[in-house]
Amino acid sequence: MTRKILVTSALPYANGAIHLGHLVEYIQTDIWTRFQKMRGHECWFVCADDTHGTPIMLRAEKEGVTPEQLIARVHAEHSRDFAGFHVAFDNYHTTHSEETRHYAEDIFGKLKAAGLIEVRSIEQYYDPVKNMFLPDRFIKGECPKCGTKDQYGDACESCGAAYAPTDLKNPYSAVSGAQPVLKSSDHYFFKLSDPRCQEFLRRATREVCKAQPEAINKLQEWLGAPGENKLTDWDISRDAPYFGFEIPGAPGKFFYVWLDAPIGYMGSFKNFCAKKGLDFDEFWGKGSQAELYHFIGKDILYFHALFWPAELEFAGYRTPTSVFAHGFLTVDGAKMSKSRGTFITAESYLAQGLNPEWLRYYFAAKLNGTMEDIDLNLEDFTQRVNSDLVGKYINIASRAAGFVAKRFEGKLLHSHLNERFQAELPGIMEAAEEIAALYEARDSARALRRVMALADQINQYVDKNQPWTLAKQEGQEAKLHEVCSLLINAFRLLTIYLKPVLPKLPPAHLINAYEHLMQRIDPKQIDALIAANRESLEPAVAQAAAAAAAVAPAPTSSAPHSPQRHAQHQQATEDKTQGQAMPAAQHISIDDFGKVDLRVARIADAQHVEGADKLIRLTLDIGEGGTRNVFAGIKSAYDPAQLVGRLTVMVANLAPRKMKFGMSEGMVLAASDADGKSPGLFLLSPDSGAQPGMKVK
RNA sequence: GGUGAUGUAGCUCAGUCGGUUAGAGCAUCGGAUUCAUAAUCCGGGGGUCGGUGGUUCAAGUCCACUCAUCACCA
Repeated sequence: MTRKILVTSALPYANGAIHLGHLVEYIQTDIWTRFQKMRGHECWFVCADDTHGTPIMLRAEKEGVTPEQLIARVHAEHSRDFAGFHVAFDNYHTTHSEETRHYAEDIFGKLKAAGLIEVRSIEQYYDPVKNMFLPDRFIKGECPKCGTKDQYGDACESCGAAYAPTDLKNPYSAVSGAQPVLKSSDHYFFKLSDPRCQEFLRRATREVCKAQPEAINKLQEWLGAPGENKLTDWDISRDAPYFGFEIPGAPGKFFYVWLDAPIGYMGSFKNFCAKKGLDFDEFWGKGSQAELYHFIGKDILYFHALFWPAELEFAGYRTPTSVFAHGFLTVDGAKMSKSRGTFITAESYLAQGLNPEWLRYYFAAKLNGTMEDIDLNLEDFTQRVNSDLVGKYINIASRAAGFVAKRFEGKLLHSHLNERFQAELPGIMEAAEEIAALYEARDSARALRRVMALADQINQYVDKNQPWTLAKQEGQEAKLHEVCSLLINAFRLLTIYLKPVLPKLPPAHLINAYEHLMQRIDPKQIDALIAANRESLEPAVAQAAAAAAAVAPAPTSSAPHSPQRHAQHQQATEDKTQGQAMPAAQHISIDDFGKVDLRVARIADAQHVEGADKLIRLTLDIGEGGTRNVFAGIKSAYDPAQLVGRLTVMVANLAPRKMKFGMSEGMVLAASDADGKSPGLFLLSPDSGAQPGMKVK
């Protein structure tokens, strides 16, 4: 029977890069959906960027771009990273879409009609300088318990105490540094405390998490014993300024990002239905016969097993068939760390030339369908991939292909192949259903152990039959041909079994012109990867110094993050003490310098800027990089007319900045006396012969 | 602080209903082999199952306490 299955991964938040921690989930989901598709089921895998909320708004502001520009850029980066790891979404959309808006309004309206929405006035910290209400993580101050300074508004990192932002001593806004004031405002609440919700969730969560008893335990804790009313109402609105969807009929009130994030699953699928001509209601309508699965991290179980099913139920939609939660990723047994270089981005992994299928295999070999954390042990990663994939699996093809090509014109024996296969290599075909059942149960670890046991069996068969000996004996051609043909066939079967995990490893042209199907991992590549991701201490020092010099205690490099980051999952640990340990450091590493993309630029045009005292608008030509619009503060020293045509040097990868007069897309380099004692401003020029677009290093 | 998980060989992990001498892969050591990317095959060594106490004829497994690590606390 063909099943109809809709699968989602959690939506990554659009203010950061995809890292290896994220990839655990997307790879796990991708393996599962590829498996379902191989089984012939109608299975769709959709996802989207989670684009709303205060962090996105502030990040965009900091970069001098609009939130729309920021999320468009991140969408492209995320899509690139997922494609790089062969994560094959059927649709990758965005929550900032008309589809998501539609369902957010629709669900809100239906919940309201059901009497499950309530307006209540609450008091919250407000930043009088920025004119905005502050999320807990944007309020800092001294821990009320232990007095540690610069702690966030929800918990103390030093003593672990949890508290309300109003408990902080000497609170200040992490956005402006101003002292926040208490201000009241109307908020919309989803009444989870309503007896209908309580009753429904008591039944539904059990069902939704049936695959994971440990998740049911966790939810039980939140639900409390029957009769015990532990669920409280959920605040689903935020005040302007906020990047998100304005609530219909409530000017200045926006849907909280966590309301529209899961609705983004529907939005993405709706968008996909339009492209594919599928019937949305067949998957989301009440009484739908399709299966609906959400793969998530264990940190967001609360939202997916409580809020989300309740929203769907009382808005008249179907509820998820199941939610599958996974654990976190550690690297070498510890939380990912920027200073240790183990906060590894997807982009950097690929940039080092590491094969994405290595990581897919390793993660798959660890994932067993539970909520346990999984560890990426880099030494184990290297050994395991080299041993399992190259030494055992690929080696089978490598051992047989040469004989087939040299002795049998690349042709396999066909007569009685299946019978002989069953007799000589029993159990390999029969393992298919067992392996399928393990994939189905998301226990890819066990599935791969099973496959590798088959690979061992096949290698034993090679040693027993010694094709290299047969090749030297006269009259043994037929036997040699059979052995090699069986081996190639066995390899073909293993390849099918591994296909969900290794989708890009085709044994094409295998026999005639055997080429290595996969390279081994060179430990040097791993070292390079760590080096590339290690955040050197010096920039942190520089930033700390800059922060200290600033009048307001401005937020430093450790940008505050949303407490309800959607699928943001793990944070890296940052060894804050290290920055202080080397206060005198003045050097940067070559890698840091490499981050600056300096290019030779030809000044194609230069114009006075109306109303600006210091600025000249430059149009810079950087060859294949196109042209850039840059505002340069050099009016005091240069006349626009004399600039046109000359070459200079620009920073080509500086984040674009929105200025009063327009967007500035970089900066030109000019020398001046830092103290301003000696006058003059001197634009840099390359020696003659340099061409626009050349890299400066 | 409360709650849920995890802790088994040097590393990564299995271990089902409590039941023979606790297993696998990698690493390591010895041997074989040379078709294959030093890859494969055979064999060996290596464990107080985090700790303490208890239940039981029998505990890695059940119970209590405890230590460590991770997560969540809307």
